Amino acid sequence: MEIEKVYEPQRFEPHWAARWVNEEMFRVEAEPGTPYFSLAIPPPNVTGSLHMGHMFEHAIIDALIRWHRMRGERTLWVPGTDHAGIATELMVDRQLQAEEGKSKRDIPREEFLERVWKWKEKNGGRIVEQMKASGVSCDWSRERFTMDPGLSRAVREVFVRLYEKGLIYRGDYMLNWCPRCQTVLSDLEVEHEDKDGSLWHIRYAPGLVVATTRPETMLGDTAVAINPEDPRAATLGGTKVSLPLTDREIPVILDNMAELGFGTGAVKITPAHDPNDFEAGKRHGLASIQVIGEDGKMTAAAGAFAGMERFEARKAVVAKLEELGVLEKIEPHKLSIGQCHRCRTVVEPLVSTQWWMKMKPLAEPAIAAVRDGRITFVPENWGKTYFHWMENIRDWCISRQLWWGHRIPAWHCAACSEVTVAREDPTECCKCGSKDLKQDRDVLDTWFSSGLWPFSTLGWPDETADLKAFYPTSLLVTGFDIIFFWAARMVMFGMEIMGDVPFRQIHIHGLVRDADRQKMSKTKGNVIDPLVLNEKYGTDAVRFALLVSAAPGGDIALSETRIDAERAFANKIWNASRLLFSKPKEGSGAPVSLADRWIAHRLNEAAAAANRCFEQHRYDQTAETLYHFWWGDFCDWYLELKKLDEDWSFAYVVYEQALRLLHPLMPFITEELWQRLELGGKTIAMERYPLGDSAPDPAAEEEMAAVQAIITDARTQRADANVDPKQTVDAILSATGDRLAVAQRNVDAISRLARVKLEFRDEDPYRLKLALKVDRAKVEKEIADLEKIIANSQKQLSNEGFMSKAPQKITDGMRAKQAEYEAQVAKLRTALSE
RNA sequence: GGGCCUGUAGCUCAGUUGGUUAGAGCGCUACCUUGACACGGUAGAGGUCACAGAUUCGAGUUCUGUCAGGCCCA
Repeated sequence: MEIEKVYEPQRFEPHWAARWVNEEMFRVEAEPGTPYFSLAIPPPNVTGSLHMGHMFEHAIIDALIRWHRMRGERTLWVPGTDHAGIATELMVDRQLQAEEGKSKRDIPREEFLERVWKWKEKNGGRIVEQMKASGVSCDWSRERFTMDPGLSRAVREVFVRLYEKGLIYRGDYMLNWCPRCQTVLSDLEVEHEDKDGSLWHIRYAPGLVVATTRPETMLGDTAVAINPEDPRAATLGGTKVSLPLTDREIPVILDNMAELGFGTGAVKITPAHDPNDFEAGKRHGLASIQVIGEDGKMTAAAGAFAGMERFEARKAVVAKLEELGVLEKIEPHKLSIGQCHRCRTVVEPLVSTQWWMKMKPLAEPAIAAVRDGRITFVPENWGKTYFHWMENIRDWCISRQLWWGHRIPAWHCAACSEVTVAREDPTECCKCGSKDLKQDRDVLDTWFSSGLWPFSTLGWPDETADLKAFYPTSLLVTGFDIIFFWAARMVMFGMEIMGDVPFRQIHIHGLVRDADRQKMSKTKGNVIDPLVLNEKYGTDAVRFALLVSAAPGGDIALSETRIDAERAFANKIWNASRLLFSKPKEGSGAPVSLADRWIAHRLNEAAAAANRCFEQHRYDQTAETLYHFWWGDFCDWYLELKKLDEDWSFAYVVYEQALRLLHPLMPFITEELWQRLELGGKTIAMERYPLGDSAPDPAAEEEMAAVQAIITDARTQRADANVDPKQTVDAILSATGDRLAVAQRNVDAISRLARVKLEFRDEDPYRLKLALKVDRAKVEKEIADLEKIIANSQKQLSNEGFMSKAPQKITDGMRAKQAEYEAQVAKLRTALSE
């Protein structure tokens, strides 16, 4: 069979990607009770497109999934997407703005939601199409979306259950508010960044100076606190001071939140705009005056400053204080600024009524599950991070002031203000029976529905066959950035709702960075688009480059040269196939030469290593092992030697196995080549993965090593003498016994690969002498190097401590090596003396 | 402030329970268009394993400290 000289992945990948999907090759039936491997995809945002992080994560998952499937396990990879509350809402809002000059608040909620759904129908499939094109082996018949009717029912059921259990409640607390997105944010959605700020010292009264980083909030102060131990406590405690810029008097209270000896010793208290002050306000029964509104502008309560944007108000307040002469000093001050993780707007702490989930009772079983090993982390170090967060967990604010998402199933009664929470939409108040009900405006945090993903995708709350067959899932593969957002919450939901872990292992992978180890970001402009790479180098090359770089837990510095190297690897395999396919397939299918026996041994070793590395989540080592097997063993040595044989049938056997070994890492090229063998199977993905459990052949390994050593020796001598590779050189090989026999047996192999015309001499010591001039300087350096090594090992061998304490295996090995070094030196000296 | 991680060849990274000349890819040097492949072949150069100390017969690997860098949480 004649095939093309250069491998062009672009010609084959789309074809196989489509076949795998169209023929539903990875569809799997639920058969409860049979061994399985299942995994739910970390659902990408429906608004997104495939980025390098997805590509990497999917390369890992797909390799594992394909490996398990080829091991004969009932293997399921559930695909799907996330509705991604804020992200999607922002996107559609922006589009509305651009196309019609309207904001979402200008149109009714229902109309806006309709638009989002339309947008989703039209564009939501993009990332899914990209995944399909990249060849991931998901069961597409089970594709889910977090807002599918089934998954929405799961969300509602969980909400109601937890509410009935008292684990979901409503309450007024201080929260992070994004004035841009107009919604509360959970602690996790706020990113802290250290910035240079100022500390303004303001004199509220003689001898009473407070320091603040946010002077504009003083308008909402309702007290000043000093430490009870403060010398001023006796005289000032309980008195009132007049709050500058306002006509209000505020009390001086005693509270040890004012740290003794720190700053001015006095702190202003603004219960409406600072979390600590909010607590202090509750402790002391202080009023709360909101001077900054949800829009980030000063409220009517800010008096003369009302209507100003908050940062403008800051400047105005400072100017006014200066004018009044009560601004004592301004110090530079580093402070940590909270920003909305979506839009980078500085968040404003505000008090509001929100829905909360009690986390302590949910965290306990989740901690236990990891402690006692029902869930393990890979690398296990991440367990520490998990415990640290779980053990200090705080209640989760689950309501968001958005429209796109799962609306909270709670109805407020206009008559008695009772809240009715129900599985079915209620028609009357559960307390007074009034029909005047209004559903809560808010939706749930996106992570609420993704937290249910491992079981909601399998059909829960129905008791489906899928659930019985595939839950708990086997593994979660995800990035460290969403351990808390997602992984931890899935564990809590899984334990609470299913009474069992959602997955047995959590594999945490690193970040894909650019070649200079910089985080990829749109603003830096260093984002690498996987689709461009896939098109340019082939998906297989990109996947392989990612996997071979994926040391556990480590980030990946992705360079195009690395990917190019893997493209060359694919091309190498292609060309090895070209050679093979030019030879007849027919024959015994059994080894006919040393080369055959040796490659069988090496194949077996590579297979054993590949399986072992997969089990240990060392995809990088699996990749490296197979790379060297294919290139180093199969191409460089085996095929070269095989050219001496007539019967190539065994080469086909080895080749076919080697394709299977590589399939999970390079699915496309292996499928294409495997199909060309015309063995009749539907896809290589359904063939069995070689286990590497055949009997080893140490004799073949040893003899081959001897032959390789002779060939390398000859090649080195040729290179040292700068001989044209084509030129055949006369050589004399001196040896006795087995050594001579091996060389004589393999004279054809040696002659061909070393391009020598061999003459044998039955004499000691062993030596291969080519009819060439010796590079004396080089040999002398080699001798010097060896003598250093010999001196070292001599020193150790004569060390009594070493000889008496080191294990026999080591000392024997050292002695053997020592003898080898000495023989080498002797050989080199002989060469020099001629 | 609390916690986690990293420092190995020019670059990007491996290095399993401490053990025999510290590896890979790219880059570099020399020779070669050899009937699969120049996206290739063969041979090679290049490392005081951040620094200091400790444990040990033996440390890139374990421990302590220092320096440098990164990340997470508050």
